[in-house]
Amino acid sequence: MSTIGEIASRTGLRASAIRYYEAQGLLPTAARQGGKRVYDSSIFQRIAIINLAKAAGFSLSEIRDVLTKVRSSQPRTAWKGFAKVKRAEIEHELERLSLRKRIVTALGRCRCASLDDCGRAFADALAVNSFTPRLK
Amino acid sequence: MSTIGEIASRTGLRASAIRYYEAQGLLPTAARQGGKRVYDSSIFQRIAIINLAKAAGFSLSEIRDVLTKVRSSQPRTAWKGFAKVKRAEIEHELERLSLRKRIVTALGRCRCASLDDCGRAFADALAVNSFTPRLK
DNA sequence: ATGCGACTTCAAGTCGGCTTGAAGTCAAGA
DNA sequence: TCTTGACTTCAAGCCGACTTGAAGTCGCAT
Repeated sequence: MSTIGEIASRTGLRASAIRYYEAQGLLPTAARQGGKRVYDSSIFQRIAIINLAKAAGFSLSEIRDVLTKVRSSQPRTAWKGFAKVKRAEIEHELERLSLRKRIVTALGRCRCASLDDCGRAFADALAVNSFTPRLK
Repeated sequence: MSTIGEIASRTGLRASAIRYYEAQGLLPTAARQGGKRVYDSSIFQRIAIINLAKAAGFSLSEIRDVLTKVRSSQPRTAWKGFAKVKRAEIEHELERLSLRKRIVTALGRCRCASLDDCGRAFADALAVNSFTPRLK
């Protein structure tokens, strides 16, 4: 049975973040002793899952959904579905990132004499290669 | 000489965005006629540059810096420096993204019977492979 | 009994890149 | 003349993931 401060220092999360996760429904409502949260060791697994999902790029609300579904069906089935969606998102981001890279490389090779020349040159580039202006 | 509305419809930017860019110092203070902004065609080059830099992943304040430096030194030199920094950032993001991908793939292969098992399994994974918990 | 440190709640602040809304101005057309 | 529509300014709102601050509570050691 440990306090929020101990959980914080052991997990690297800030106490405020732990409270926030609880408020968001990512962590179960903690038991209280004298008004203060007390935790048993199972909290570490729950936090580990959250950290892992965050590291995988899930938003907090997605993590809440994942947690709910993983509990109500078989973990393997639920994870599979979420992973598929996330993988697609990641592929998409990889494409955007490689576009960014190409543009940066092109800019690094700029030989324009003035900024306005750049504007003209890349106005054409944007039109021709359909460098989508709004990346997101 | 065109109004902000025309510039907006020709560039795809919203009028509010154009005003915002001006307020942020990305676009020069527009000339006024009867209190209203009027633009000549040079605005298109400037907007093209901004869109390009955005597509390259520069933030608005970075773009402001770029614009300043590109004007004060030779464009090629200035761009080169900024591009180098950005390329490094992109490489970094690519690494983070590929880490996310590996984690998602691992999650998709989860064979745990319960969520708590996942917690234990990945608590180990996090410790061993140093899947950095805070991705950013 | 009082001071301390760790906790509590709740509201508000942060960052970026805009958008939205309210209230007002301006020139042109019916 | 009066309305319309496009513009103006300024303040505030939005999203996500927290953090920060104020004010209060708890139990322990001095």
